[in-house]
Amino acid sequence: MAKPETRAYSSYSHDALKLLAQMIRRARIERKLTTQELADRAGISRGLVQRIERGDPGSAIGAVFEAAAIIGVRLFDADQPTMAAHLSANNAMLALLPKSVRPSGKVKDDF
Amino acid sequence: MAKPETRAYSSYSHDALKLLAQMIRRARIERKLTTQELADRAGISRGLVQRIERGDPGSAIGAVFEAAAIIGVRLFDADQPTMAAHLSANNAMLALLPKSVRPSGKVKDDF
DNA sequence: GCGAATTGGTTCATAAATAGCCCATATGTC
DNA sequence: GACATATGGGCTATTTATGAACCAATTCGC
Repeated sequence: MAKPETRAYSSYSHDALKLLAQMIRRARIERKLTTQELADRAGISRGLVQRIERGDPGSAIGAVFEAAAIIGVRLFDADQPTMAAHLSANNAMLALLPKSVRPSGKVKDDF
Repeated sequence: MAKPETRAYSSYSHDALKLLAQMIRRARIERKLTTQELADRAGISRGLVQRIERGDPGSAIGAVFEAAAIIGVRLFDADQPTMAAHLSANNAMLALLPKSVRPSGKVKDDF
């Protein structure tokens, strides 16, 4: 994942990843935690913390989210009850949606 | 990363991951995209799309964010200019913060 | 300024994720 | 109902991330 042109990322996802990385780094420093301490609390290595704070797209999302949660970075600008509500809402919505998608003749999507 | 007890995830990061996965799945279905089509657009395999929509913590965060961006799922409830602003703000903030964290005697953080 | 410690950047061995198949089932369309 | 296809799951080979140890350099506390 070191090669720049191996995989193309949209600018949005790239910026989002970079932003999350910076938020994590900033929150860690503000909390006066060393990279090693954050690594220990997250159950990962210090090197991975550095890659996460650099915005490495190849980092496991579980490790990133865990590190973010530990230092108090909110992923969805929402607290836990709010997220739980969204989870339920999405579950209900998914139950109503068709179980499989069929391209009915012409392409309907666009953007 | 498949074993359930191998790594402990906080409930917040777990819920956040699950929520993002559901949002992606829901958005894909609403856009009438098959898992294969989303995989092609994101430059990943169909199997990875399935793991992403299941909330697999081991998925590469770049792949997850890219898939999310393609189907229009906003990671931070913000559009690109807003994210760019946050990026700049965080950059400025990071410049002001100390470059390295030193545990001055006792642990200052708490939660 | 000195010293201690954090950080960043390597390298390497190992473990894990990923891709690409396969199959069986469920689902939607006609 | 029959057909076509999307989905879910398993499997293996390959690519990759991860962890760990090292280094040099920066940075902060004193």
